[in-house]
Amino acid sequence: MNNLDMLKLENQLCFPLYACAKEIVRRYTPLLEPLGLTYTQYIAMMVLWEHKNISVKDMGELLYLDSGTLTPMLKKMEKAGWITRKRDEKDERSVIISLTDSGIKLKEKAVEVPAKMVQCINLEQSDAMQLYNLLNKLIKTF
Amino acid sequence: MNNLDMLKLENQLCFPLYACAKEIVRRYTPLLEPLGLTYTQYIAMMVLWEHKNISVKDMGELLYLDSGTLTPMLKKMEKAGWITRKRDEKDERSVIISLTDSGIKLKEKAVEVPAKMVQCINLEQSDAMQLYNLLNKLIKTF
DNA sequence: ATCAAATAAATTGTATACAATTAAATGTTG
DNA sequence: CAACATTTAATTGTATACAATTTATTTGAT
Repeated sequence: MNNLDMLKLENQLCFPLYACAKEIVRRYTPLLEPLGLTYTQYIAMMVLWEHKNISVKDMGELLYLDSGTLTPMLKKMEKAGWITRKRDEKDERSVIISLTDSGIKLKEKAVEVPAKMVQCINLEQSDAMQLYNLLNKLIKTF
Repeated sequence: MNNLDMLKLENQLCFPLYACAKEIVRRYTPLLEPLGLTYTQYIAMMVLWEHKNISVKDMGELLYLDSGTLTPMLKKMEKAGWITRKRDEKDERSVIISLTDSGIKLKEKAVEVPAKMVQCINLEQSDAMQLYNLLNKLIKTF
């Protein structure tokens, strides 16, 4: 492929990645709307459902998000009553995010989401698995 | 896998997709900065380098973006001098985007970008090809 | 112990994204 | 051909994203 052909949209690897990611996040929206969550808030809740307590920094590393994104979002989530934010007593630079009862309870509703989402992705099981593996391989290089 | 395990980040297909897309767009940023382009502006320019003239609607379909995203961005690109926006005389509802000389010229600089970007992605050729194919398969289901 | 370097959040500024609505133009249909 | 539906951009409102900077705290090196 020559240099000019590489400038065609159809020959890009990044573009389908970008387009698929957007479309799939878009498809989460109606599933998450009844829970009052956006997609980014949803993945933040997933981290909390697994870890109970976590610093903003560690959450940022798990989600590949920085404080510029997390801080305002976590403030909204605190306002909504799902989480608390408080300074780590052992290191006042850190802020520890914890689930409230309401946040813990939200998991019960969220349990339905992944199965519904699977139905939105019309890929054969083997393709989905391959895609999953390749993306995780790529992510490991970051 | 039970319902609870499906709520773990590591078992999601969407999350690595979302994370990879963001990271790769982020890696484009320093490559595009000398051209004065953002990633979204870059893919819009790719469409124009291929099509010369295209309506906002058609560009939106190619890029999976709506007018709420495109209109403000195209206005910025017009201001920067790369494109013109004018109503289609045959159908005043449409706006036709065209390249200026400056926009055409920008392609010369952009030619370097894809090769540099390939170096940012540490995947074997065969994996990259597989990923490309799977993403395009997924995109076709949209 | 002290002060410079490093760390963690928060803030600021810019640029998407998209749902929902609006406005203008065009199509359609009785 | 007039009323209504559809189409296309633009607008409005909300929510990310991230680079760069700032602020507060902690660490580390002398």
